[in-house]
Amino acid sequence: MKLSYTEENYLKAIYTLSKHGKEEVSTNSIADKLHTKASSVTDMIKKLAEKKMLNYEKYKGVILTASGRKVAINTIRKHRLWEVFLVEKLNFGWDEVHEIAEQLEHISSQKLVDRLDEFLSYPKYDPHGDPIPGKDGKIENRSEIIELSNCIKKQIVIISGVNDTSSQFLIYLKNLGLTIGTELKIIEIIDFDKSFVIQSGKKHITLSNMVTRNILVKLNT
Amino acid sequence: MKLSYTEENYLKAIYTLSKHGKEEVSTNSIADKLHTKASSVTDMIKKLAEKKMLNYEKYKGVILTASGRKVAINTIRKHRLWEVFLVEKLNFGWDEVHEIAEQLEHISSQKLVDRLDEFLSYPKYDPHGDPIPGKDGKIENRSEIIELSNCIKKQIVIISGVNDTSSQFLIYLKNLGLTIGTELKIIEIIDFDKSFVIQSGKKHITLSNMVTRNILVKLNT
DNA sequence: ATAATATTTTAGACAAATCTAAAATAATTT
DNA sequence: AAATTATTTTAGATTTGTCTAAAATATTAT
Repeated sequence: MKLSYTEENYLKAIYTLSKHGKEEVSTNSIADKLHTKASSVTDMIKKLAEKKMLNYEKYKGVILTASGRKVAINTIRKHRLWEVFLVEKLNFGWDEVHEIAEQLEHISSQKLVDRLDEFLSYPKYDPHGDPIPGKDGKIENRSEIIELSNCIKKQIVIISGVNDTSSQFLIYLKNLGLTIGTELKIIEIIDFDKSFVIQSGKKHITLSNMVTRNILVKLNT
Repeated sequence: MKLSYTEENYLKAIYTLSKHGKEEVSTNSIADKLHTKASSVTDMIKKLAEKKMLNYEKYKGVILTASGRKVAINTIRKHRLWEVFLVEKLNFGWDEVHEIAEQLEHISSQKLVDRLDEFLSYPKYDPHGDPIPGKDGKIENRSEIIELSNCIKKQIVIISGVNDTSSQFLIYLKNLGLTIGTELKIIEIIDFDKSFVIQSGKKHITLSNMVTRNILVKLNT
């Protein structure tokens, strides 16, 4: 079923308000989120209920159907993939991409999304650290802690752990001045070998992919 | 002035119908182009006239103002840049990109367009061989004959001439089996040195940038 | 449990973009 | 130049998404 730009925005808003589309959402909260009026929301809700995108009972709020959730997740997927594109390929700051992605997320072409995903090497997180839903609609539970290798250019993170606990590895890190609690900024990711150039304090350090896969970080939000 | 998706489409249609926005365009021709009705066109025309995008005299057709031309050209610029992106970066066929570009051309962000242009290395032609207007709005007169070096991946062209007429160069071409009338397909463009891998018959041939700048081709449309 | 307050829905209106059918104007033919 | 034909405009209706103001329902406080 083809939905309008506006309908997609409503579904996305309801999805995020219901913290994974499973609980009921009030009319007013949707109105606030979308900067519109409750009466407008009621009208739109009725339309979306007719299209079987959500279940609606008067005065009781709404809850997404499986179809509604699918549309919402796909819209979020597109939004986040485009954000990665803007930051990684067009060198936008992660603070500038939201508005543009709000527009790009409504471009309708499944093939375009798939090709974009491939072009970006199937990123798992957007520039804000939010997980990108897969083609199958599965969305990772946002875990606070992720591997440095899953981060992208320009993110600022704090080292929170390691996968490899061998002293060899830990001494290596210590010699670089990298310990738990250290704040890092990802300056560059070399396509060729997935090595990272990170900034810690004033120093720039290059880390191989083997190293970044063994450093756990939390996003600085 | 911010215009709607639809208004932009009208201006673009009028621009192309008037073969560079200088001559008058009839209501019916616009209706045909946009697959809509003449009465709808009249309504929209009045609106665009109020916004000073075109001059309108009842029963006499319309002609774009400078502002109207600017909007039209910018929309075309965006359309063609996105087409290059889709073909060059996402490996779409040049026959699949039009519909998607019709949507992408309405994304409004000057910065996005400029960055995209840069990311694509300021292409001069879209995958169909149409010239891409510059940031300044200047658009090249479509010349049938262009240099091979200005072509992009996947284009199929016919050799139509050379810039360097030295026998040294011509013998080199002849030994490769490349003569006037030969049909080529551009298989790959090496970013590093702008050399081309082209296909002629069953053979793949690599041509340096110096060579491609001296081969003139016409697009196979 | 009733009153006061907050939330949600309805009713009616509006702007954008479209349509059909009819009227007005222009162009062409004889 | 009058009649026929083609084009363009107007008038009025429709759909989408929005709004305000008033009515209906739900929640909270006393």
